Amino acid sequence: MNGHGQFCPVAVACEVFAHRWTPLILRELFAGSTRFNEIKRGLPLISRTLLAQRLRALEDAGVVLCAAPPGGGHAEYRLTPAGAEFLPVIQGLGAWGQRWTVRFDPQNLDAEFLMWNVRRRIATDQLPARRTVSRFEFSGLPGGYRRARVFWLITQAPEVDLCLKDPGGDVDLQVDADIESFARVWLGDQTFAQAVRDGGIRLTGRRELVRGFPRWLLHSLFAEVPRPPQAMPA
Amino acid sequence: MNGHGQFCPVAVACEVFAHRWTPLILRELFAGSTRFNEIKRGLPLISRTLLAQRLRALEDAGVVLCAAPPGGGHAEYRLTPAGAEFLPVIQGLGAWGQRWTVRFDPQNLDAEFLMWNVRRRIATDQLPARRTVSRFEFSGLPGGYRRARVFWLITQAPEVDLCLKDPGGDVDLQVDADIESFARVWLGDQTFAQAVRDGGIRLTGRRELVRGFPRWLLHSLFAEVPRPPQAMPA
DNA sequence: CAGTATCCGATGCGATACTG
DNA sequence: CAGTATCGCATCGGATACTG
Repeated sequence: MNGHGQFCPVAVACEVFAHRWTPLILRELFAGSTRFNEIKRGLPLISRTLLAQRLRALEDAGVVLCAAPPGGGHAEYRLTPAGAEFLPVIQGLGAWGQRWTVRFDPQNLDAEFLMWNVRRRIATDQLPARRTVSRFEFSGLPGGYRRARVFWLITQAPEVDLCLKDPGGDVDLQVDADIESFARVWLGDQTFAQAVRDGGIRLTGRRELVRGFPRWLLHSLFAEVPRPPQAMPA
Repeated sequence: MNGHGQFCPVAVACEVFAHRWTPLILRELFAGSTRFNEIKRGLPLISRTLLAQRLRALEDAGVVLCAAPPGGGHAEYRLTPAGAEFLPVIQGLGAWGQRWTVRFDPQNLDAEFLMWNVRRRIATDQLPARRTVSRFEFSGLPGGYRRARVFWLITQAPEVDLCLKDPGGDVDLQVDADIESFARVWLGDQTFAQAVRDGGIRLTGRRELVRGFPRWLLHSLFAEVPRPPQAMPA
């Protein structure tokens, strides 16, 4: 017995959608990931077994299509038209989470996850004219944290690359940040300027690069969701 | 390990929302249920243990509030302002289910569930002027079906009552319906007129009552969701 | 890289019985 | 009516190892 035993459209939609990880897999697909390991990178805690299982279930439900690209090469996962229509649901969940939850459990402060998302939200038209290497170094990570804390973001408009290993060469802009401060800025809970004033974020480099940085570093797509007027729940 | 380990608003919202039965519990609360057994009635397959557990979790998440009514009596569950903001998510899931799924798995054709929902969707301003008893009798129920198949809907504008036992007295309008046909009409997959022509629904009673019936029997809130242009998935 | 196969432990969940 | 307590199984899902 595992369905809900109802023909209500909400119930049948839940049988496709409301399983552990499934909404987040869709979120990754909406964000533009197509390859298996690319999706997995956005979901560090899922096991490959389970990710494969969920993708298969989504395929069977007609939400996802897995096919090799026309020019050959490895298979890519893409949303079908039906899958694309989950977008408002994902947006609704994100807006709700933004308004009604405390998102800064120290356990969840993952710099690698943050940086992969940052990489996808760069205003390429605001980047410095020439190739620039920005080195990010995060502090304040949770105890036992085993993932990357240093990143090199290489920008050469309109290209953006994220490296977890030193690409060599000079660093043009150094970004030192407390992970929680940076996450708060990313999610719109604090302004960039305030974080700099608090010392949560510190920039070092040529003046014009420091000035330009907050213009090309965009924020989470949910950062603009208005907060409820009252205090947050405990 | 049971969270997603991410501070993404979608991820934290999922930790509240995306568990088995939870969206359907919210659906019941949106539909106006407040008492424990009233919620349970809309979710025949959930166990009491699990329903209590889920309601507790929603309370802890600040989505639901459980309190005795001012005049005394038994506790009632109500959505908090945060809970009320799940409405667009539920609506989105329902719209998706309406557009992209086949909802008529014979196993799911539950007449009792259908009638409790019908009872909530009556155009009370279109009801006959005086007290009327409509007797519904369903056929075509799945093998082994053990729940009610005969119902008495007693309307006396603006009051509507649903009985599962014969209230006695005369029946003014007799409704004989194949459960699947009725469900299709309810969900907007077939017109009432077509179901009557096909023999899926048959009305017996005074001419004006037969005429009036399709005017006060409203449909599911999702019945009007437009269907996708292409054929449905298998 | 992109998965699958297998094993096994954790937990989710239903059934039953009990309480105020 | 509105739950809670306890038990036990079934499934979920992580770890590891293997494959094309």
